[in-house]
Amino acid sequence: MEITPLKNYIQTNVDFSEAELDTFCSYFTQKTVSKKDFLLKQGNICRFEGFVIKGCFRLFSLDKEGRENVLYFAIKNWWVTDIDSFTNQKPAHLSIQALEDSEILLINKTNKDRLYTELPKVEQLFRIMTQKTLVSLQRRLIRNHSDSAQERYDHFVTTYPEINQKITDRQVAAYLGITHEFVSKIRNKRMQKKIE
Amino acid sequence: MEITPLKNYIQTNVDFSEAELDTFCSYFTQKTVSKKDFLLKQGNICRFEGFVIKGCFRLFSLDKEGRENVLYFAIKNWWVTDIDSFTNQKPAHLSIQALEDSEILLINKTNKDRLYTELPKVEQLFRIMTQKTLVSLQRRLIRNHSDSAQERYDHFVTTYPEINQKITDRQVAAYLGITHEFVSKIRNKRMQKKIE
DNA sequence: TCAAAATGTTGAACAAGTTCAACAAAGGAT
DNA sequence: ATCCTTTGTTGAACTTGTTCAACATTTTGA
Repeated sequence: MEITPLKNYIQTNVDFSEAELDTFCSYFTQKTVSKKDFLLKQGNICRFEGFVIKGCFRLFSLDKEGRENVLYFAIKNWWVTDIDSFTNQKPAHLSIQALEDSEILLINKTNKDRLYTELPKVEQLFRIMTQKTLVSLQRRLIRNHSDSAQERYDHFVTTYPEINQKITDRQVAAYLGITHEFVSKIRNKRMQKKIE
Repeated sequence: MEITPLKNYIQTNVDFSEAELDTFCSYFTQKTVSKKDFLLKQGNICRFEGFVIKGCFRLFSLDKEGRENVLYFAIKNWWVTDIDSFTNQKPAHLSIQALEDSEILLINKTNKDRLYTELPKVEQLFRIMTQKTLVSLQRRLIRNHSDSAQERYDHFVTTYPEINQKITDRQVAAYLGITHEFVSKIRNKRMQKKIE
């Protein structure tokens, strides 16, 4: 099992001893997920929290018109779960699908609860992680209001070049909340050339 | 000092003894904030985390065109802070302003750090709080992509009637990411009548 | 390897929401 | 009470992004 990336990730957030790191990692199991396979489908209960080792996932939800809205993409060193579904063991709003052949470390609810009681510092780790995620989501929400589609596309591409290179324009569009046709028009800056 | 609302709030989230509740609350101080006064201005360092007792605040940021984007409104039982600025003691992205004469309980960084070490359960409390906030923000982001301005307005008004009644249409517009003129047109459903 | 499916491109017509301006109404401060 | 500022309303012209359709290109699966 590839635990090194997980250990490295934890160390960037909290101060764990080598023994604590081992305890932490011992509760995870590695899983291989093929391209297009689902880790979770909207409506099912999310039984895991996952740390991506390799590959790429998308977390999305279907709206009433049947359109897929992407919450985020996860490559190596990102976490994936439907927090609400996982912590309260109720039906998920989100679906999680592999966009490439991927490797992921998973922990189930029982083991995560054990971790919280056995290793109190784990509370701190997940509090800090969740805070960071919240801050970036707050900024993304505000950017969605203040920036044009063009600006949001440019921001995505420059902020996440590694992700951009793994996914299709249709997926970027579903993340930005615009149509894939418009992404195409943004990319080939024909619209700007017309103005010139 | 009015600590009852804070105690009640904590009990809905974690299992604290009466003694723990008292310890927790002892680190807070009450402050009266007049309408239009700022608790925090963008660029300054956020020195507090606050629990609203009475009144109403808005948390917003100015974009490059000078427009105010509202992240959220906070009435009684809501928390207000710029998390990133508070936890890392760096300049804030957000401004926090009272929209009414308000009462708020504040805790500073030193005391919050003391709380984390003296009362380990506080880690759990804030992890759970942050998780809940994250889940609702994730859903709001997706709604912003899938719903029309009309639908988002209706959702806001029915979800937060108490807030809606305290604020102006201009503030709602800044929260929804649309112009106040368009909110006016949505409210007086003239646009729909034209279609009929 | 070949057919089928998914992806990307482009244009024209359209819809949703913005901008600007002008005015009415309501609230605050003195 | 009164002036001044803020808020809400409405219309017309405009901009941004959507929809639909047609086609080219790439990828995938058997």
